Amino acid sequence: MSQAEQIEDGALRPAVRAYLVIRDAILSGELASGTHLREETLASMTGTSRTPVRDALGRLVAEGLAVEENRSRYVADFSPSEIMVMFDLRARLEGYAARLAASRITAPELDELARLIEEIDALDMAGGRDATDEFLVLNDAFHGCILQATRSTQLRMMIRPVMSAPVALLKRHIMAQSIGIRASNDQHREIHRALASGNPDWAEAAVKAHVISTKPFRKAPADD
Amino acid sequence: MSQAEQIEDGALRPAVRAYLVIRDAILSGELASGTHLREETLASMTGTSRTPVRDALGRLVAEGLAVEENRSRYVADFSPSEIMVMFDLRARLEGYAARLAASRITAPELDELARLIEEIDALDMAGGRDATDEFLVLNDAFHGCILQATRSTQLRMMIRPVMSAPVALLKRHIMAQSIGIRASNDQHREIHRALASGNPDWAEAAVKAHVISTKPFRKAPADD
DNA sequence: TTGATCCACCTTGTATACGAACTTTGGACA
DNA sequence: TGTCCAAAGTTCGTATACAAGGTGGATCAA
Repeated sequence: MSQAEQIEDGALRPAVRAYLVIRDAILSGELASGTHLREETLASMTGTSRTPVRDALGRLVAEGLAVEENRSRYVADFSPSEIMVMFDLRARLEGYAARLAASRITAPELDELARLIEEIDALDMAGGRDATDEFLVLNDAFHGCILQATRSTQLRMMIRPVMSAPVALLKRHIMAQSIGIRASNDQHREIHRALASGNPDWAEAAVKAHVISTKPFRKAPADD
Repeated sequence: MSQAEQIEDGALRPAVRAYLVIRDAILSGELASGTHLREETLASMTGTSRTPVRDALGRLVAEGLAVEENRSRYVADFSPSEIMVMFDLRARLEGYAARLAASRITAPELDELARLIEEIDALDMAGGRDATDEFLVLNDAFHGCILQATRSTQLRMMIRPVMSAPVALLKRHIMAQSIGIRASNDQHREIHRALASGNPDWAEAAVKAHVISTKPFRKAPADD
């Protein structure tokens, strides 16, 4: 694959750098909800010109992190209610992905999942405060592997936005309290068993439960 | 809203025109699956420069109608299997949308749904070969209204791609056989009743069934 | 004082020129 | 004859200049 995007942060392609910088600024709260995303401002913020910024904004709009209004873009609103919606969506979509994967996953992919589970276990043993960051990477790999096993480009395209955003938002909103690495990995183990058995219903239910279990705001502060 | 996009086809903004032209070419099969979408070629095809074309390609990639590979884009693959995936996704997403809408929809919105149902009925009476085109417009309005009632920007953003593409593909692939306007509108009536009653489970189930009932390839030629 | 109209600025949309990266083809050398 | 390297061509990525559209403020008249 393209090695042009693998180099260290400062040498990323301008469009990619702009995307990452703006995305981080939104997810970290540096750019508050409703902020007008002026192209020129973002260009100087990211050290590029307006062209890569426009490209990045297009992606952010497609991912729902920014919204178009009139001719401008604004930082999207991430009310608790919206975040819950995103988790519900992700649970349904990834659940469906697991359903497909159950009948299409290969032995090497199952092995890969098992390997990731072991790595996460090791991480849990080692502990450390930045273990959560490591966990998020491995966790992404785990879920990405299942997505890969669906053999559906459409599904991957659909899930990508709803998969990345809420996790990052979660990291900002509550993080600490979250699920606990060990419990989460136990769920991973069940998902692996479900997929290995080729049972689509089990796989779908297991993944759905896994995602829902990470959903914040259990006490329903929203209007439903 | 912006009147610049309301004028007749030739006067559309270049970016919008490019998007529509390329999208139509993909959905009509003029651009076959796997075709390399060269920016310069598309620019001359749409009568614009590469800038609006790049914008359009970004949207098409986000919608899953095109895929990125290396530095280029290609027309996505719409195998029967992929189309079924898109229908399943749409059923789940719109079902969830109806669940939310059940508790958030307003009286005027319910009236609007009722009005659309009546219009579709009138259309069904009148008949005519291009009634299907008219039906698709009204049908889109019906489903769009439910989406509107969710009050969730995220949800709208997520569903938009998966909602537009499969219907258009369906129109190309089978069309004729489809569901029948009357039967479809009967389902619309049930959805309206479910929403009016404020029962989220009913609304979700009704919409899910409605979408699934339009899914082609009933005899499961795919691998699941 | 209030209303409307006009002008100026601010932001985005488009076109185009330039540079970089990848691919392919031709030739030369082992 | 096969392989590898080099060079040219093609396509995309980026920057920038220019055009168009919209919004806000200011000014003039009623």
